[in-house]
Amino acid sequence: MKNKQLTNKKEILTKNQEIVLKLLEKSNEPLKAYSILFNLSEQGVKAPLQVYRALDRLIEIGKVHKIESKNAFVACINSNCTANSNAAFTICEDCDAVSEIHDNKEILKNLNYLANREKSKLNKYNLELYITCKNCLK
Amino acid sequence: MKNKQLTNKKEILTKNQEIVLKLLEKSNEPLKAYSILFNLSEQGVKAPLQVYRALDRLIEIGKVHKIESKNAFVACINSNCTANSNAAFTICEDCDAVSEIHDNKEILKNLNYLANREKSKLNKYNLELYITCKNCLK
DNA sequence: TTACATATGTAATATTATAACATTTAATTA
DNA sequence: TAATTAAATGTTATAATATTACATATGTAA
Repeated sequence: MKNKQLTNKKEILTKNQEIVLKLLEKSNEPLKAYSILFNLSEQGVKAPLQVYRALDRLIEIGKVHKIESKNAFVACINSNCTANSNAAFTICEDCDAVSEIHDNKEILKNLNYLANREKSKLNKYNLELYITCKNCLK
Repeated sequence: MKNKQLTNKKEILTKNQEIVLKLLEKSNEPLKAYSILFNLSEQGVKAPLQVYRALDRLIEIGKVHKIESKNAFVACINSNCTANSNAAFTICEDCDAVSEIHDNKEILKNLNYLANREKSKLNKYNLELYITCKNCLK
């Protein structure tokens, strides 16, 4: 019972959560909160809080990540991302393109090792790789 | 000649840079920009810009790191940190303690591998490990 | 000295995010 | 079903973080 409710909580999105997520999913770049706000003003999203509340929830359930160094948000591309999940991104310093790294088992192993070495427990991580991307290297 | 100047630029700090760095060095936790501002008001630092400009420069030369997820700043503990250097931290989710990871050759190797795999070049990285620390685990 | 780059000071303002509280909607259960 | 509670929403105001723009000063090189 408790479990069922929890599952629902994760899967059933409210109206605001739904439209914020849809917008992020169709965007090909990270969006800032106020840019989301302006984009969605015609759909009834009128105040920052509506956006921030939706984002908080979406991040909590693992559907969205925040790119901390940019104060911007992206939809998670990893369908099996778990709640409060780990996030790893590359960010091109030239063209600003951001992509999520999905094959990060090796990273996780290393980071767990680092945490364990200090006798602490790794809960989650945020990794931002500033790169020059393939296209910009040419 | 060019080199010498560059070296000087890295080593000779201006008054504001100096006092901001001193403050960060004696703090045992990351400080926020406005907290630095209030702390230094008696030393003639009166406007946010003075703090932000000093921080920018200190970050540029590798003396300070920004904890992106906290909008807070710490002095680099790694004496041989190079300009625009890589940063890796653990952040305890219970007690907020932050420490810099310094032995991160292994991480760097992995991250370089990830970047190279996409045919892109790694310039720097920001890694924030959210942990429960040794003390808080008890 | 003149010219130039770098650093500073200051005021104003832009951007990002949250607090507080009233209202509505949804879920639970008596 | 109606009553009760929890969760989500709407709205206003404001806090916290960061930058623009411009005037002035200081240091460095020609």
